[in-house]
Amino acid sequence: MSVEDRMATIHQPSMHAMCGHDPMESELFRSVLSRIGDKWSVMLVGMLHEGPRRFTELKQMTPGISSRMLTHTLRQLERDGLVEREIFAEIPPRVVYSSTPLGKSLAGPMLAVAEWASDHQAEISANRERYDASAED
Amino acid sequence: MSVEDRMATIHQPSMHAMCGHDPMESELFRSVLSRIGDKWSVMLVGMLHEGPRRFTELKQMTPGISSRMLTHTLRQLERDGLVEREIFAEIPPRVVYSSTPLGKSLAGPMLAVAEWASDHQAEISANRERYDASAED
DNA sequence: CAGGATCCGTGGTGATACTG
DNA sequence: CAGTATCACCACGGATCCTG
Repeated sequence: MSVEDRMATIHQPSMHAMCGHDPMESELFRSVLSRIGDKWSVMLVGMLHEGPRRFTELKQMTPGISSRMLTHTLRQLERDGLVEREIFAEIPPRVVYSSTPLGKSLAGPMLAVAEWASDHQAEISANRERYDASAED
Repeated sequence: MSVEDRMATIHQPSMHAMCGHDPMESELFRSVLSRIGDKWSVMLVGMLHEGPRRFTELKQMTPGISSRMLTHTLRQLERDGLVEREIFAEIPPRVVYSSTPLGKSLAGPMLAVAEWASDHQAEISANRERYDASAED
C-alpha cells in the first residue's frame, strides 16, 4: 500500500459537506479558492515558500508579470495573511516579502495541485485538441 | 512523526522548477490552474467525485449557479477530460455527468486545498478585517 | 528600487427569454 | 429536462507614465 493510498484512506473530505449551503460560508469559501486560483497567486506563494524575496527578485522570477499586478497580488496575499511585507527605510528602498506560517501551511496542498497540473499538462493538452477537433464539423 | 510530516519530506516539489520559464509551458500550466481555480470548477469536480450526477442535481447542489454557467463549466471540464458526459435519448431527456480517471486523480490534491480553505476560513476572514481596519485612516 | 495613477480592452459572469 | 441565445456588466489584467 503506497503512502498516497494511506493518505487517501485516513481522511476523505467531502466537498458537499465542506462548501456548505450557508450563503455567507460558501461565499467566503469561494473567495479563498478564487484568490489562490487567480493568475499569479499560486506562483508567488510557491516562490515565497522557498524563501523571502525582494520585489525585483519576484518580478524577475515571474515571467510576464507587470509591476502593477505584482504589487496588487502581493497586497491581496498580505491582506489574507499569507504573505508578510517588510520595509527597510533605505536609499534605494528595499522591501522584502516572506511567507507567513499560514502561507506555509497552504504551500503543501497547493504545490500538490500545482504538481498535478504539471504532471498532466500533456494529457490535458491532448484532450483539448481531441475535443476541439471533434467539435469542428 | 505524523503522516503529514512524512508526506512533506518524501517529495518537495519546487514551484520555480515546475512552472518553467518556457512561455508555452508556463501558459499551459497557468491555464490548467485557472481552470480549476475558476468560480465553479472546484465545487463541480468535488461533487462528481462523490458519484455521477444529472444536470438538475448538480444545479440544485450548487447554490447560485445559473444554467448557463453550469453548462459552460461542465463543457470546459469535459474538454479537459476531467468529466464525462452521457446522454440518454429519452423523453424527457436525461444527461449524466461523471468523473473520469483523470478527474478522480485531481480530486485528491484539490480536496486537500479545499479542506485547507475550509479550515482557515475564520483566520483569513479575521486577517482581512484587521488589514482593512488598519488601512482606513 | 518599489511602487502609484490612469486608461482601456477583454473575458468571465449573471439575467432573461426561448427551445427540442 | 437540459440546455441555447442574447444582452449587459464590470473585475481582471496589460500598457504607459509618473514618483518618493
